[in-house]
Amino acid sequence: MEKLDNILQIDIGAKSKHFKKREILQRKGDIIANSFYVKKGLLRSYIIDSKGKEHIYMFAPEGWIIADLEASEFNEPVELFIDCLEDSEIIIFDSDCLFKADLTKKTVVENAKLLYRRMGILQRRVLMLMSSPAIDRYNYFIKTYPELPNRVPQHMIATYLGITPQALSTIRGKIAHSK
Amino acid sequence: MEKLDNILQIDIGAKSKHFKKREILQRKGDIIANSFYVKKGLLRSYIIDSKGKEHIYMFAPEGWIIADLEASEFNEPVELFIDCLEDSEIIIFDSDCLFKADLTKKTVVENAKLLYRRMGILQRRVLMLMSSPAIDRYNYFIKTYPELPNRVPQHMIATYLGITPQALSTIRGKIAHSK
DNA sequence: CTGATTTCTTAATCTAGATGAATGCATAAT
DNA sequence: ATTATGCATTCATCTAGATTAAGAAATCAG
Repeated sequence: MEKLDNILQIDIGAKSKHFKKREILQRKGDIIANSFYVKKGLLRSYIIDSKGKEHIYMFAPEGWIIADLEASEFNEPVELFIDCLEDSEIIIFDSDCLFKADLTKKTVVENAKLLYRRMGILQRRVLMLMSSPAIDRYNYFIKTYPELPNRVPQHMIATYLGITPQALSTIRGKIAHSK
Repeated sequence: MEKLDNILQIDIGAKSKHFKKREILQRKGDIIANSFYVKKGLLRSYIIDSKGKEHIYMFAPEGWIIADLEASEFNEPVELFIDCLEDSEIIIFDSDCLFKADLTKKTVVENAKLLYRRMGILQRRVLMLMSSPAIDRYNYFIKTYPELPNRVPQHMIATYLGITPQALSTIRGKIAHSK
């Protein structure tokens, strides 16, 4: 998602807003599906399941975009919550603005390629959830997001990986011991 | 993926090819990442993990496109296998042709929206793999692909859901009994 | 500073689903 | 026909991870 701040530079001055840690930018059931570009700080998106448990869908550090794409495409109410894990500076825009009328074709193509890349990440995520044990998913997470373990608490990493904080703690214990 | 046959209509006469059940269209490690439009028949993409087990990433019945997007964007060797579950009629094209130079901007935007929709499906898949038990994932699969249970063997549905054939059999037994 | 809340770890028990093996039943091959 | 080969089901056992609980360490609020 590197090029996005160039692409969105027109807007950057205009709508940039500050949010405090723990502020909620979007709740499940909201009718408008916005997208959020992270200029500074850290956001996450997550669901709360029928048993009240959180499951983090993605983290968005600086330079990332976060949104509920499923909702924005179908004009359905939002499924994901989005909130701040740190004080953050955020640019809010319509989810469909990546393909707005006034963009050049070249820009649209670039935006589409960003989508492609994100799908690649999702593809691997699905495959790993199906075929890899938690320890492999954790190691892959570390490799992919080397900065995040220092910025987000363990129990959030756990719910991103699809396991409980206790299970992650045990895994980390084993890794530390085996060294 | 409904509109894709319109979009690709120029090509449809040109490259349509027939493949027999069990034919492999793409193997892990292939350097060229093609996309496959299913005119007739049924394809699937899958990985084989380190223990030799298959995990189905997606099914592609008539009107769908199937590809290894992760590979096509990064020009890396293909990760997924793609093969025929039925005798099929397939149009093969470059993975990046959805955003080729000679397309109109409107077409590129439409293609990008198709990507969006697919990401929505993937989003739900990830969330369900993390938060829902196998029986819920099975019921959701039935609802989403009502035709597929009659066309693909149970053990393949199982590996799509991320469980073993035995576990799926048990689940089906419970559902049948509880009626 | 103190108390309170959050975060991480460890351990005991429990469960969904994996694994492995046996059976019945198809369809396919000889 | 008969032997395979593939597919689905059932059962016994095993394990990764969930659950519950409890305590230590860190962070925050007053």
